[in-house]
Amino acid sequence: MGRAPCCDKANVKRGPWSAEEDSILKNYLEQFGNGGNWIALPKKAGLNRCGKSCRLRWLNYLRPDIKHGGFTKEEDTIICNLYCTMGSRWSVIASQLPGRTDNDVKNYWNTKLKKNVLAGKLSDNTQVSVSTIPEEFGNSSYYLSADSAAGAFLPYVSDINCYYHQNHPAPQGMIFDPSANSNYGNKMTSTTQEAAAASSLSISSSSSTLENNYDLRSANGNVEDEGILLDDFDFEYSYELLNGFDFEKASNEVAQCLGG
DNA sequence: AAGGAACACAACCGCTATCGT
DNA sequence: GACGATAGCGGTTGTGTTCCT
Repeated sequence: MGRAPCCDKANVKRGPWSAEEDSILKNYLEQFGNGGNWIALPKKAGLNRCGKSCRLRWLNYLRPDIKHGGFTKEEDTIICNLYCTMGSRWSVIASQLPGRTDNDVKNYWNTKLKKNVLAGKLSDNTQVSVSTIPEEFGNSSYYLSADSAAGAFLPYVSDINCYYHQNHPAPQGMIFDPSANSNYGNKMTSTTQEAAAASSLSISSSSSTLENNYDLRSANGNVEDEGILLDDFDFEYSYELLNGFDFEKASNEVAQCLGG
């Protein structure tokens, strides 16, 4: 037996919210809060809407601290950086942008920012180049390399993927394996055995001269995360590795790189 | 001016995580 | 620990608006 639906979809209103519905929901939430139960809220508030829909409407539109539209260059930079760092973790990215929602950031990326990036233009004064992955890596994905003398932060992007340039200091708790035979960070290593072990990867001792580094690649050369094989260079940090990541520092770094 | 294409953003869907029992 | 209910998340779709021919 499947899970019971959160509401009777046939009997609740769907589609765009009216000003009246917005007003009812806003007034109710400002007066009573959601009571820890969105599912029960519409009935209490007198709305013929699904609880999920109410929650989304409040979080993405009605909340008083929401900013709409008009993303700044600083925000662009942060989004690009974090997206390159962790992929489409929209809620995490949005949490670094006061007043922005995950939905906002996601829409903004998908409709504007992504196109700018792929067109080789991150901002008015920052050019990026798009090239194919070096043949040695054997796929047709793309990477972006910021053409910056500062070279402080070089995101690798294959639509949703990212690698740090090996010459760039990796996020806290991460280093690059200098034995990597490329200019690009094709190996991400952890400074702690625990972190590597926690990622459930096939761990082999690093051939680098650095101690306590563990290659996060599996035996077949593919990068894996949490035991899930990721195609080609698809890569995500494990949660354990992300825990030590300093978002603010990284944002500042990419801002520096982009000439900000 | 009309119609189609492109764009922007709101909303929905389905899945996983989390929490309480 | 198992199970069900709910919250939260990310991908996708729907719809209104603007732009272009």
